[in-house]
Amino acid sequence: MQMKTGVEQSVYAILLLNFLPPKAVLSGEIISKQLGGSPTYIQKILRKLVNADLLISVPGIKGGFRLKKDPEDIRIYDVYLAVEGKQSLYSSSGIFYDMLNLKEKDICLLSDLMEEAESSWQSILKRETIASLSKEINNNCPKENLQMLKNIVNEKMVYKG
Amino acid sequence: MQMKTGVEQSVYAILLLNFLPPKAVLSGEIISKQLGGSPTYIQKILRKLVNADLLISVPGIKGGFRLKKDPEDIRIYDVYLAVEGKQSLYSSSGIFYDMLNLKEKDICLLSDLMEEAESSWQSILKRETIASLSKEINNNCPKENLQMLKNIVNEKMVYKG
DNA sequence: GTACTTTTACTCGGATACCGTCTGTCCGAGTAATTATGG
DNA sequence: CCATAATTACTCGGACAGACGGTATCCGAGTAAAAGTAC
Repeated sequence: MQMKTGVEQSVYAILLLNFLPPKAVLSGEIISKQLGGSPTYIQKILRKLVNADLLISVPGIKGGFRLKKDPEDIRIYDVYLAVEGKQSLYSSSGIFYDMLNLKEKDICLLSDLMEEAESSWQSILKRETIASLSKEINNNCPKENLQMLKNIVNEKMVYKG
Repeated sequence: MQMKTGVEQSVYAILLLNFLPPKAVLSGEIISKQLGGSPTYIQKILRKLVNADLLISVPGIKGGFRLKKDPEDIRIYDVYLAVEGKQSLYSSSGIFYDMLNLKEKDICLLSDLMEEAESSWQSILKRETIASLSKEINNNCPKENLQMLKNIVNEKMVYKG
């Protein structure tokens, strides 16, 4: 039971795209180069984010990706959901019913508990957004390193039209 | 990212063993028959619970398993831990450091958040125990079905010595 | 009847096979800006 | 100079290979109660 690395990659990819000025995009290749993972796989992850309406993709030459929403409106939970899907952490296999020969699925002892736990877990991930994480970066990272990354983004981005 | 079915099996196996009178044991085969899973695999799960000090195992003829602790002292989280291990749900692959060229692992943006979320998740699983779940069963299940299960346990259990 | 041996029914833990999922790669298709070409 | 065609550099999404972990099976070893055996 471990979170996919794709979630981590997604969050940082989005944080990277958050550096872009309006209307500019960054190609998947550049993004993957900055993240450091395998390029083709990160492209796949980016497409998931597009399908989840978190990113906009621009095809064709000078194409690439940019945020679709304001960073305040992108919750970390949304990113998780886009990559992991909406299935819950725990899914009962019905042992309880079988063991007690219950006909109706009235109560599921563990399911209720697990759902409460997962809900509690989600609430933390819903609280934080790309904007809040970005702010945290600005406050806690050496300005130098941060500026260096921003410079790369500004150098590699392209405007459409 | 899904919880192992072994966790569910473990919880219900323990709830089953909670019906036993003191000093009595139930063999792995009987337990697996009640749970309905594959016998050999459930034996493996039971051994994990023994290693985690949740169960006591008695080898030899008339051997089997019984609880090692009071049901009040077995938290659902303990069961989870015994089966899933103590690794956290999220583990950073260090993208953040690489991206910003940080030397020291001062802050990990996502790790802190994910740890908080997991901690919140765990607190729910730590709150509930085998005793509390058992109580809930007694309150919410048809007495008939419950008694039928208890009868099977009483029939199949063996005393040592 | 007592001491000893064998049988029996369990647990223990390692080795291994199977299978689904996550990771990673590849390719053809679609798209749009740029460049080349022809008049 | 303008219109059209070819090139280029992207994304899109499906197909597929590889790695890994959870599930499942099997086996020999250890253990202890019960049954059998010898005296």
